[in-house]
Amino acid sequence: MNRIVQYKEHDSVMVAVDCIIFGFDGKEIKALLVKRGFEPELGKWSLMGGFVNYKESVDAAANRILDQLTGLSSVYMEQLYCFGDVDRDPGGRVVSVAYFALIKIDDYSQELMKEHNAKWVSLNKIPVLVFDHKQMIKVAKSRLQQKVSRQPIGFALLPDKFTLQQLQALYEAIYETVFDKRNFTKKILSLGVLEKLNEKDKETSKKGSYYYVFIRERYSKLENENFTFI
Amino acid sequence: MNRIVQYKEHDSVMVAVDCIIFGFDGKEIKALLVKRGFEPELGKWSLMGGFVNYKESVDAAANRILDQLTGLSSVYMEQLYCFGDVDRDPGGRVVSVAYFALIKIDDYSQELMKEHNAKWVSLNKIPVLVFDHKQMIKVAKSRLQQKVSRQPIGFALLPDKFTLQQLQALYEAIYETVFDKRNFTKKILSLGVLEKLNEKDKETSKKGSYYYVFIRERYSKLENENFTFI
DNA sequence: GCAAAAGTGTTTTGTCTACACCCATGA
DNA sequence: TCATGGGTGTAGACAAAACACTTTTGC
Repeated sequence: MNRIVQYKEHDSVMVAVDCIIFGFDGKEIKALLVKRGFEPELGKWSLMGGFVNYKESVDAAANRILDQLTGLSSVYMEQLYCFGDVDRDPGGRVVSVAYFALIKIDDYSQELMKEHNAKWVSLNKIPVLVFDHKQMIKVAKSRLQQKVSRQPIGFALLPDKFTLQQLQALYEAIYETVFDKRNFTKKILSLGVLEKLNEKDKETSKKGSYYYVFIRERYSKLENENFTFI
Repeated sequence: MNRIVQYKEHDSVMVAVDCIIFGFDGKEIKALLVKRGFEPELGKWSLMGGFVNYKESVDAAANRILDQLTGLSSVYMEQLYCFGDVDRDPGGRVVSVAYFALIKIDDYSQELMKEHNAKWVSLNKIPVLVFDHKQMIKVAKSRLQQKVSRQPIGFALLPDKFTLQQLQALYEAIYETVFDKRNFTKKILSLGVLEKLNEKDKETSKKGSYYYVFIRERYSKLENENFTFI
């Protein structure tokens, strides 16, 4: 097979993709972990990952792997970092490109969860993971914190319609802090990217609280300005 | 050779490193380009790059390649992004991990420049480059803008001692804007990370302007606070 | 003595923070 | 009617932006 066209003399290595999949249960940010189904480290907890095929882009591999685990396509995902230490994987020389994805936790079916031996684990209770996967989660968490203040990606973790309380709880979980309710409301509404629905969530209170939706078109007007979500 | 220990069934690809090397000439941010010395695309302009060896981490490869071109070690460098399209390089399946580096433009010797057929090109005059290298520079520029506002990496582009005028010119070049001199001075000095030397640069004016130096230890105190350089 | 760049303060504006009470509802 | 969470405004502190004149010195 004549795969290597012109750079015959150079080494090649395996390239893997690992996905840090975040979800939000209303209180905590959680990462989706799977019990490894193959050697090495069979049976240990790890991120969902897989190898990049020769005729597949790294991005495509990441999407394929995310789809395998979650059955979801068109979720928010971005490349995080390339982990390239020589001995990071005892199974061989594997360079891993990590991606992080944000999904709505309820969209993830229980069946797939069982099928893959997966579980949601809150970020401060991550068990021992294989290889450098714990480091990947750490980097991903830090990236999430950075990103969520300048880009409207947090909404990917919430249902399409959400209350301001849910949104605030999300930001509080991400930053591990608490915000003043009035200031939070004021700031987020002042951006003008949310629309109040004429409908209330009565789950958590008798009075009920209004649902809002994120309007992407309104956001595009802001995009090139200097602002933060929080 | 039994390189692949356990993942025998998976494809492997070549992994390359490309370096976006930025310099500052007092007026403009420039990138260091080289005339490619090998096929494919021999003789075309490109970033400095090379392949990751089997027993070499990706970071180590980046440092090796930077050293090859510049003869400089201990310069600021960080991983930028992994470019993984299938057909990005017509020479074969090559995944490239791009790094960006900041060097003091005068540290780069003319001899090495000639030896590698290298030249400094200002960012808005980048010629046609091989593969996706132009895209890499675009991503690097954007990352530089983000980083320089929160981390003291801009100093890596200036001489050890510099005037406030030089520093302002640097930020203006990076952001392609102009700042008010008084506000800039006030802001940057208020951080308390610069020390005024008892020595003036008389190159650009009769009066002369004081040199300052960046004191890293003073910065470490700020590090975990919420602040910006500009 | 004059041209050229360096150095310096104040006012205004806007943004962020702190803080407490009434409202609507189901039980 | 009361317990629970939802919704709202204002004053003070702080940071950012706008803005112009004096100083130094080599020629």
